[in-house]
Amino acid sequence: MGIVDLVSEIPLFHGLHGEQLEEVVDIVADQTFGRGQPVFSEGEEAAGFYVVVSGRVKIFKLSSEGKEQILHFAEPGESFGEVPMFAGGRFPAHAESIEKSRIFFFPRAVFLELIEKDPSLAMNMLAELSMRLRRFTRLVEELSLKEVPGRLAAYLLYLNGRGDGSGDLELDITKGQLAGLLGTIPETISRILGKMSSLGFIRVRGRRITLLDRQSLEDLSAGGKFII
Amino acid sequence: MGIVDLVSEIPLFHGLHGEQLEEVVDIVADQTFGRGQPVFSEGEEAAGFYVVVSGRVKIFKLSSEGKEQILHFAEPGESFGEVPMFAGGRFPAHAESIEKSRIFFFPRAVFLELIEKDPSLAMNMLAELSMRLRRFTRLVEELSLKEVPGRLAAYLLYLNGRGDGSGDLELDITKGQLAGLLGTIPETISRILGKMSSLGFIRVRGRRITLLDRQSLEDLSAGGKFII
DNA sequence: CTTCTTTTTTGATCTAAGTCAAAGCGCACT
DNA sequence: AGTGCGCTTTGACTTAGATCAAAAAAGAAG
Repeated sequence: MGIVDLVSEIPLFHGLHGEQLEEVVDIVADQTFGRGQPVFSEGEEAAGFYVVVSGRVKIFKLSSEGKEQILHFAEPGESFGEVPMFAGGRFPAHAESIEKSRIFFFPRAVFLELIEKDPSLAMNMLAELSMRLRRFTRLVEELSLKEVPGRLAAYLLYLNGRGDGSGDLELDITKGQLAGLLGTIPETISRILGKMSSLGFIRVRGRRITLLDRQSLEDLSAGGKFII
Repeated sequence: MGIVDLVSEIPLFHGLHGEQLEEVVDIVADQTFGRGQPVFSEGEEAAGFYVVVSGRVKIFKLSSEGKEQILHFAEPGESFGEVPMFAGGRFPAHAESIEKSRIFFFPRAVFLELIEKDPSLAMNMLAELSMRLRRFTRLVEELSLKEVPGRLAAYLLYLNGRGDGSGDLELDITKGQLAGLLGTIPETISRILGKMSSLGFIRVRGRRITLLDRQSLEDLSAGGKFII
């Protein structure tokens, strides 16, 4: 598939016409990253921003003791690293490719020119940043106002919603990464999944999880407690 | 002071020329809110967004048990409530005026037209949302990766930076609100301030706080522990 | 000044979840 | 099939910080 087709499938560039699309294609740098390879580090000077074409990129913060809080997994079609483009300064978090990924890089200066000329590009970017703000709001809420069982229940329901909604789902990340995303540690995830299983809320076979009692999960997610 | 002057002082509208400024002024609704009065609630349908002219607005989430996590205090010149404008859907958090506040409201549809016509308005908005994303990133980091003493130390150093940097500072919010901002409760704030005092890091007289040992505060903020 | 209300502090207790350590599994690869 | 390495689970223990209750201070209002 040609670059133009790939670019035209990126939500950020939806609604762009042929000529503008060509301009975008002209400035893109096509990059490949292996599993575990960093795309950028927190505090680095930003020369531009990125869009995932294929693979997956983990966006995360690191504590002084090495604990990591995952902010987001950027999936194909999603952009990341735009904050310094518009706010100045440096990257506020780390980005690492967690599988073989193809990534488009857009240099800052040229892209800013494009966006200033093209209202629909600006609107798309505003929508993208707004959705990210909403996601962050939810993350803050979960970290601060819910206990770990509630966060985990919410995540399972979310995964179910993303999937076919049948109640059968497959974790697309390791439980360690899930812990990093939910602001906890693998042991805690393991214990809580065990508890959910023994209470009959779910059934776990490796990474396959079946939701058996959606109501109880909703209750947990809404702030309810386990009734031992 | 006329509306035009007030609008022209809002960072979001910097760089707009006379004619465009007039258009903005034409669509603004000038509103006043008393202390404790809600501006909007989470989940409400959004008809537009807001800018604080004077006073202060608390943006926050509420847990099912009534605990509140403050996301931000919007100060004069700052906008809030834009997410649904660009991402669709509803307000992701509550907004409440915590003192007598004058607030400009901008209706969604008309503002979207303006922004599509005016690249500098779009760029300003992109910058604003980006800075907010950066702030949220920091909030997530603090909630998830730092203990409460570290968050508090970071906040004191931040306040000192915002002020004259002399080491003398005055909390502009109650300690209860500070607790809500740092993801904890007033008792904990009280105890930690007490500990910091007894270790000679700070001196507290009501809301006036003097930083005595900045290095120790920096250490705490960077993840260090109290050495009893 | 006196009376209320709102904040702040202090003490005692409880608990969710982190830490440390050790098995146990499962998958990838020769 | 066997060998390793990374992932996951389990158990014992520790701890930061929440909860509950009550007193003390500090403001605000008459």
